[in-house]
Amino acid sequence: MSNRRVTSLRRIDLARATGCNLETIRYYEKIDIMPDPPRSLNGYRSYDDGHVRRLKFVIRSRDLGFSLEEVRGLLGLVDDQSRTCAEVQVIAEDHLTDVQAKIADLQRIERVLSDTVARCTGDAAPECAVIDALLDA
Amino acid sequence: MSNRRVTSLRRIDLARATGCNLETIRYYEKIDIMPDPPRSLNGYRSYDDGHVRRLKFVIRSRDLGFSLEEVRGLLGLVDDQSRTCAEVQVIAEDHLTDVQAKIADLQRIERVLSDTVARCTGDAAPECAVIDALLDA
DNA sequence: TCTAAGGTCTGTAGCTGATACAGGCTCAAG
DNA sequence: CTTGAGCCTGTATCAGCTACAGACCTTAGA
Repeated sequence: MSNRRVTSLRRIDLARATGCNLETIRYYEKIDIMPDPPRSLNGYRSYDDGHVRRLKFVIRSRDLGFSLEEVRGLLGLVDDQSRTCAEVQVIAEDHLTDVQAKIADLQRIERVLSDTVARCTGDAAPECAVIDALLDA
Repeated sequence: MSNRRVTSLRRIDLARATGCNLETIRYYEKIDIMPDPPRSLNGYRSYDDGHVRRLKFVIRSRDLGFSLEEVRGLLGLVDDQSRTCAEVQVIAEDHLTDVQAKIADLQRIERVLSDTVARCTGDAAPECAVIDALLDA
């Protein structure tokens, strides 16, 4: 027998085990990202290792910038073993494209901002290169 | 005398002159980013060149990723001529720092994602490098 | 045994930055 | 006189949480 018997975790234990905010757990259950957990006699949610694994998966996906809809898709592929690597690849590649576009956007913004700030005198005067750029661009 | 006499613009004219969404104008008035415009006899909002300039300023600031609170700060500096370039510089430099941090974040994400996707076989098999990375990381 | 701290439960509101829609009014052109 | 395009208001919706109110329960220490 395994001595890694699953302990019943309270909501705060799951939060601590995953680094997830307490309320976010309830939110994920409400929107069906996480399953409704069984309840103990007093009505308290009772979690196990499976919940910890799934929530960690969700958090890592979110950390990589996947939207909750994308996470839902990824979870579907995890849950349904009849589905394929090719399907995952599509989601991940689409997301990668989004991320690259966002980087390009921010780099453009960064150039404009740093060029403009560099022209600031930092004076006590009301003339300002940033304001001028925003007014005249 | 100027022959550039200010015309009275309807809401849709202001939207077209600035590229701003029609409803967004009303939203900006509600949250005091834009002033409540005078009304003509029929109750319609009546805009002029000043509104066009101000809204363009707001839109350009938003395009550079300033939050509405930051835009509010910048507008305060535009409106109040007793205030200084040094104050603008602080806002812009803070924002620049934020933008640079976001770029760094996204670049980290991009590396992880592209490394992982590169290991995908694209097979019809259920084993998938992306899923494994999200499960085991 | 009592009490206090620290959990739990539910529903709901608030945040950012818009965007959309319903239901009714007005205006100008043909 | 009709039609279409605009206007008005208030309110709902979206993502992705986060926080709070008000009530309840559990556990450890004095």
